Amino acid sequence: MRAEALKGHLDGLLLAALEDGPRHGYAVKEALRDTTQGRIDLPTGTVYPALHRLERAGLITGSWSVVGGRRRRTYELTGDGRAALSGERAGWQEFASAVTAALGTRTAPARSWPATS
Amino acid sequence: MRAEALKGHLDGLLLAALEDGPRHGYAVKEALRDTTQGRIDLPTGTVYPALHRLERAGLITGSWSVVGGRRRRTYELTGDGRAALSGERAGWQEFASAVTAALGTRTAPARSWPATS
DNA sequence: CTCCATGCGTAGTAACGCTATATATCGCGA
DNA sequence: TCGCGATATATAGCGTTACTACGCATGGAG
Repeated sequence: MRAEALKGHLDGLLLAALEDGPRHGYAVKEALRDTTQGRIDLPTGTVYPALHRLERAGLITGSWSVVGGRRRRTYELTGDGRAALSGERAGWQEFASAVTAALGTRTAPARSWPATS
Repeated sequence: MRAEALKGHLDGLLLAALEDGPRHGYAVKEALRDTTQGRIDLPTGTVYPALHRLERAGLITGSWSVVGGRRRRTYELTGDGRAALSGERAGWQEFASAVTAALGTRTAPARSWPATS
């Protein structure tokens, strides 16, 4: 997976990972890795700053706790966050359909465009 | 359509627009706009530098001509360009499936996360 | 003659996600 | 006991990318 492909879509993924309930950063990273069969495995240097950004934007709220001697910051979706997630999903659908159309998924076997020019 | 959503996927779209035959920059922009029902309408300041980049990368070749008193640079896919397009398509499919999975239009919220870890 | 569509181009900018690095705890194996 | 990996968080610096805002030029329509 090319690295820069994610640009502009990361926020939605993080929000989606928090939709099922509160999670801390590391768990978000793992959830994302699991739901995508390892196709999206974010480096920690990506996920933590992104979560900070989302928190600053008011889309998630975080709270500190200590579990097993390790400090954790657990994040939760806000109302704005849920709304944003909804918007991200809609935006993704539109974007994906546009790119698919433009890319012209002509990988279909039956559809033979004029091979005999 | 959010602007930054395109990042990392533009090259594939441009290559795809050239797959049906040689086109000049302005025509590429129009072709992309048409095949996506106006959802992807690139500013010229995006398409021209991108085409230059693709040419520098050897994925397309350009040639000057004059039509109706206006100079045009017409681009054509190279062999490398066709290969790259194929790769872009495969990459897009993987990326799209991953994002769709992660974004997960979850209609089954039966998953109650363990309050007691 | 003026405006718009056509047609190409560049400079500067902002945003984004990554790499590299740092800190700290815990559990496991040597 | 010591080191290492997994867990857990964090930041600085960087490269890439597409955009905005311009500029130049021609042809046709009004």
